Amino acid sequence: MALDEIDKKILRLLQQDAHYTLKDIANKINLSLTPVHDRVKRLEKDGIIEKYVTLLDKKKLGNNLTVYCQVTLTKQTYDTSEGFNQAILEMPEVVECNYVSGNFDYMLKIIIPDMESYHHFHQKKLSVLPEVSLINTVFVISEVKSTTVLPI
Amino acid sequence: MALDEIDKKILRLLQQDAHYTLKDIANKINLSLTPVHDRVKRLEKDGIIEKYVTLLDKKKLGNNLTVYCQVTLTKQTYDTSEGFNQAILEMPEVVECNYVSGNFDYMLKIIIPDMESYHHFHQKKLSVLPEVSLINTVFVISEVKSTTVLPI
DNA sequence: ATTTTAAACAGAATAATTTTCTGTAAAAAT
DNA sequence: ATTTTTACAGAAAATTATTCTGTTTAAAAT
Repeated sequence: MALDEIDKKILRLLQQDAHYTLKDIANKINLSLTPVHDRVKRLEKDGIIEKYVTLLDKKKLGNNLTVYCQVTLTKQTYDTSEGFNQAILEMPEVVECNYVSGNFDYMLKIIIPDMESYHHFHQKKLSVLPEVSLINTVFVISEVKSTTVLPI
Repeated sequence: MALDEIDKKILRLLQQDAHYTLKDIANKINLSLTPVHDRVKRLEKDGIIEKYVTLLDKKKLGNNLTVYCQVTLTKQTYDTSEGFNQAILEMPEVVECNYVSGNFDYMLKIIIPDMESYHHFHQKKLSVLPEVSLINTVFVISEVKSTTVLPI
């Protein structure tokens, strides 16, 4: 499962654009179609390549507000955590949720149309969870960087 | 640029899998190839569809540590902000950077191999920036959710 | 109200891409 | 030294994307 330099070149290209054709990639790295094809299939099978997705423009879809929620649970037990996790997985506006170290338990990232939507989310969906004790909101004023590209 | 229900169905599918073929999509929404093709092209042209990317398994690539950095700048001026932004854009381990409200100025998300790498990043790359005054690190203990899918 | 125009779609033809197949050369294993 | 495996090239086949032609529908224009 070790990656050689050719694998890395392929991954770097595919991270940028999932619609590069095998021919595109083959040309860029000076190989024929066969090895590129075989390597991509291997990378998919090994799970290095997780999936191919389409990224949409959140603002053009009307999602003009991004916020981080720092959530503290009522109890630090397994059941409480699990209950919270399951609830979060059902909420489409929560695009990231991580259990973290520090003064609070979870860091959430929320993408939502506007402040009114956030008010509703906060009051009617998040704070009402029995597992939630405290919510501290950090509002995103301006996005500097957001990438799915991992360094290879 | 208004999206009808068919556009939304197409976007929902493409968000999940950028490798769905036009035929796949056409079948799933009961249409012929032509309108699906035309609509996808329109959504690309209008920038609703931003790009197609490949998501890789960060752990299989050796990135076993995720952290949030809460950064405070030395001064809240435009030049300081711009200098910081430019520096961040050059750092591949920083996958998210947002200017935020609250007790600090920026929220960063860092993906990196291990604690030693983070130590190096913190001491030699981030804290040395002239714009940076304070860094508070929040370590991710466990990832609950991470998606590129926006609610439509 | 009737014609015109434009928009949305179906189906077929063409072009491009992916996938499979065949074969070769070099490296690794026995 | 022989066999096996791995990595690759090139060609053929299958699938997919793209283009073209034509129909229907609804809106727009006259």
